[in-house]
Amino acid sequence: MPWNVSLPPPEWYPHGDRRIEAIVREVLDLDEVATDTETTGLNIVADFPLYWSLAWGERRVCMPATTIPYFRESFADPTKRWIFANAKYDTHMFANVGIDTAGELMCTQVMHSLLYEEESHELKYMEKQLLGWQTRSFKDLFAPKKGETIGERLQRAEREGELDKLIEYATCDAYCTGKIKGILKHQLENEPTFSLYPEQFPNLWHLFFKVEMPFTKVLWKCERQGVKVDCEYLKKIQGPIEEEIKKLERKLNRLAGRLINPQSNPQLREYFYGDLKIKPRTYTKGGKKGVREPSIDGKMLEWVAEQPDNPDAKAAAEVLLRLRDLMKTNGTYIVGMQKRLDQHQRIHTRFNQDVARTGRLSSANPNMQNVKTVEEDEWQVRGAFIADEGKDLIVGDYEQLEMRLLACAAAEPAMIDIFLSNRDIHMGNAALIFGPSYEKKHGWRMSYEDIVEAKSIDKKVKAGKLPDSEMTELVRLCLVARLRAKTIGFGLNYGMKENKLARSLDCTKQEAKDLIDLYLKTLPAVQQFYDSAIEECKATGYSFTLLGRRRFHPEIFSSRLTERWGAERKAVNNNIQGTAADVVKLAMIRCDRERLDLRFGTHMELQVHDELMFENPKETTREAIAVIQDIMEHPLPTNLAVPLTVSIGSGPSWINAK
DNA sequence: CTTCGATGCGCG
DNA sequence: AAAGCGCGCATCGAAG
Repeated sequence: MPWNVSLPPPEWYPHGDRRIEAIVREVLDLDEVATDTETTGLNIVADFPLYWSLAWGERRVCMPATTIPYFRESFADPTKRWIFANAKYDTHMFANVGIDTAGELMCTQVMHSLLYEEESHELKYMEKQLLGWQTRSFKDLFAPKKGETIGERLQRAEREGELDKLIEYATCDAYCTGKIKGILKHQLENEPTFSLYPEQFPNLWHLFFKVEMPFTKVLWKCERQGVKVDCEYLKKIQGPIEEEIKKLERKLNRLAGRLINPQSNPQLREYFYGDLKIKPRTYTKGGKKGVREPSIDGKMLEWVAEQPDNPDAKAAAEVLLRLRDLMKTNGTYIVGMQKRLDQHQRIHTRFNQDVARTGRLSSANPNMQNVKTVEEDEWQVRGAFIADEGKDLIVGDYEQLEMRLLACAAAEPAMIDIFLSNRDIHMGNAALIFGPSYEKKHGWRMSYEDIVEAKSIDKKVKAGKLPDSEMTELVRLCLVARLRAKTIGFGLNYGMKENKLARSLDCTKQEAKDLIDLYLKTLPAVQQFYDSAIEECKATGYSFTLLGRRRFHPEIFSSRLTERWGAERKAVNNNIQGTAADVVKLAMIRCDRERLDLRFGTHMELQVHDELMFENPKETTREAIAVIQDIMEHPLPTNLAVPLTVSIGSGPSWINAK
């Protein structure tokens, strides 16, 4: 703390102190109180608080965590507002000593992220940025000995006469959190939004107060609930996977004639580009130092695996591709997942509300948002996420959420029409875009129905229900058309240019450019939407979502083309991705408000961007599904130009709940 | 000894 | 010369 800052003196009340009774009464009368915990660690279900601090007015108070239950009445008050630097985490800690927080959770990290999305949202950073105070970090003040846990370090602090230091540190955090909240509230109130709903969200404070703040609690419940894991299943597949890994490692070493660590890219580079004399075709991005190395990624290995004239390289590439797949599955999911289970074999991911610049969630410890899909995963890891006994999993998926929102934002009549008539957007787009040109080229105008038919033939041929001869040239043309429309559609939302499109469609740059031109000429409102998003960004410096969440793009005027293009891409994408995030967020808040838990025994477990997962007692699954679907399909204050549709189903595991 | 950048790869 | 958005994790290996 700098010399010129005067904080109120810290107050310490040991367990059993008579004066605590007065504190309890005082806190009970407060509308808002800032709180911070000092805990045994960072695990949201296993760790617990050792000390806690409260701050209000010019008071800052520290007590042992054993006093938390004395404040039960305050915690039970649904109207009280608790201010935290990291609300979800601290309330987990309270829950871990048996105290649920009924009040509202105000999180300064989340508040900060709405204003300064590119900056750190840590308390220490905000203290410096907003208060101008440089406080010392926990690790600095309480450096742990080797192998010592945070909890052990804290207990040693008290034993070794460092209690004053601890009290000063702990109360300072709570006090600063309260002050920072005041500053951030003021700043949020002074930032108008460009929301579609200006009455509900005139400025960022409303966005925080009406959406993000209740959302924090929804996420807390998801994290708390966790997902049941079928441990037996994981163990069952672990054996064969590890066997195969060993076998493949031996094979790789045999091929190389020496020991190679398949997880060391430098070693692999030496082997493939040195020993095996593969000619580099692509290079890595090059980090800070800008050193671009020959790539050793999946694309490159797949290419090598198709070179018959270099049989050793071919074999090694095939082995390595397989090894990478197996090692990731085993390390991250089979072994990694089991380490994270609680005593009820449930996994508790953490949903981060303030990481993604677009307002999306991120998931960590473990990341439940990048588990392989059923189609891609021979080990069916998703099958290991199950419903508890007597329960179902319910999974609801938005269908083409981002494309629907694009159609609405752009007010593109052709796309809106496709959605209103409940057709597949990529098939519809393909027919619109390529139909006329195919007529010129092939004398046959490809229709929407042709593509539907082609897709169905393709499916049946792949399933062996129809002979290969059914895959006529026209069928192939239809499939290519759909794939192209899909790739371009998604690609443009990400700001893809002809260069990259040519590579992903395997065509020339000129062809790719013509395809993009044709696409945007056919859907002119989409082109206009992209243009106006960039214009808006140039006029304001920001891009905005439907509810008014914003993102700053200072590079929009950069003289460096790559930088400017980057800002343009992000501005366009933030409109779409961020609005989709808004929609799902509102749906989750409504699911919570509708008290599905009380009505059906429903508990929300996961969000995977456009997908929600619930655990539900079997007896009420049917009713719950109907209500959830209705909520998810009508998340906004008003209806949009196209309906948001949700496919929803239930089952015993993540695989068969769709 | 820990930390951090780089790489590769999974999801929407 | 290159130019696709948004994330997290495991791992290696260099740097502090």
